[in-house]
Amino acid sequence: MTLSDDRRQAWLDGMAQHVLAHGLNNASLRPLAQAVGTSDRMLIYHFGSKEGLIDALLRHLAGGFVAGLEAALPPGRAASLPDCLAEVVALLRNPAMAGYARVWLDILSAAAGGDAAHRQAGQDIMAGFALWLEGRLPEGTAQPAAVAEALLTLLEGVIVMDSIGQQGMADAAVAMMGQALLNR
Amino acid sequence: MTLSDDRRQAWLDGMAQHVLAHGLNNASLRPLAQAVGTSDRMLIYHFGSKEGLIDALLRHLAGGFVAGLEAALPPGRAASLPDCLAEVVALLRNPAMAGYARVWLDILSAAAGGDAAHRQAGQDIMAGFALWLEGRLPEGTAQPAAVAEALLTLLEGVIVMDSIGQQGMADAAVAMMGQALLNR
DNA sequence: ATCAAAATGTAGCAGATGCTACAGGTGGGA
DNA sequence: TCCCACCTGTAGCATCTGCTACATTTTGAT
Repeated sequence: MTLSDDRRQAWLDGMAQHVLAHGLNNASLRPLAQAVGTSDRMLIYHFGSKEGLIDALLRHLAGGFVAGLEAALPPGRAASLPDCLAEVVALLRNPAMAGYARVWLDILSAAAGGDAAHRQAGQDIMAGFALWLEGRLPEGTAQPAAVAEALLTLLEGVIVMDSIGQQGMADAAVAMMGQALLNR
Repeated sequence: MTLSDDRRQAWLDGMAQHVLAHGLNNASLRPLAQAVGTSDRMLIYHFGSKEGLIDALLRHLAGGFVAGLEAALPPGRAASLPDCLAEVVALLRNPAMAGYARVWLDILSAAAGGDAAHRQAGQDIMAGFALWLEGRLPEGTAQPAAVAEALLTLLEGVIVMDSIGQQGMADAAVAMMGQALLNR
């Protein structure tokens, strides 16, 4: 428990990398430990239990996700709502974000199964995403928070469509909805 | 392999029930077998392997999902696009559909992880959903297929939001998007 | 230097997992 | 009646799971 902060951070970074590459739901202690050069024994010792480990990892991922968004697409206003949508969709489809999409769906799956920690992490990630998106809306957008939430919901649909290889449906939806929102 | 068709169907029905109640990703042979009154030994014998079992079960679920939609909300045209959206959202939130939402996210999670069978099942379910939704659009809707795909993408976002307890965001998005589509 | 607390390695436990070897039924065609 | 293909129960095996007992090293305050 008294694990020094930087080493704890390094472990979480390493485990996050492993989880982004291999999935979250089926992650088990030994591979996670190997990914950061320690043993399952140590993970349990310092995090108390696997549940504690996952809790910490989820928090880490939530923070990392939003930070990753900001790093990938520096803050700035889009020219129009359709532009804003297109930019974010392109960002979500960036190969660098592929791992996040997978982990994101793992989190949703566990949350839908009733896991409170995953649900909380999902809410945190979503809140950060909403805030970030609101800051990218075109200057002067009316009801920015509500618009961000609406776009966000649509974007979640895009992630779902992409996950089963239906990017075409997602593209059509983004095009139509973006246009419709213009004439709101 | 020569399992009689009705018994195979009964097994798949029973396993689907079990999966809707307990999740798909963590389902293992012994509980599945117990749910239909047989043994893991028999499941492997008749389906070849767990992979074969899951394949068959996914196909069964895909069919059952669309059939369930049609049974729950008999075919008919909605009065307007917002009405259509509201009806379907209410249907998706019906407690009877809760199990499907969970299994659906399990499927998406596995599909995002690269599992071909789950991806295929996801596409099948989505295609059936799209067709069913198209048949519920208001009479005279222009570009019905494209509109159905757009609504579908938004609805997937609603499922995601609901899964982490953010029904409010989903409601706001549905309201705004429904209104926007009216002025398309 | 001392000594208690913290940290780590080794080995293993108990349960679950997918799957299999073996031994038997069971039933219908010859 | 015999036989053979199909079906099923019993009992495991090998592996993986989270976690722990035990022994040892390392660390930091005194």
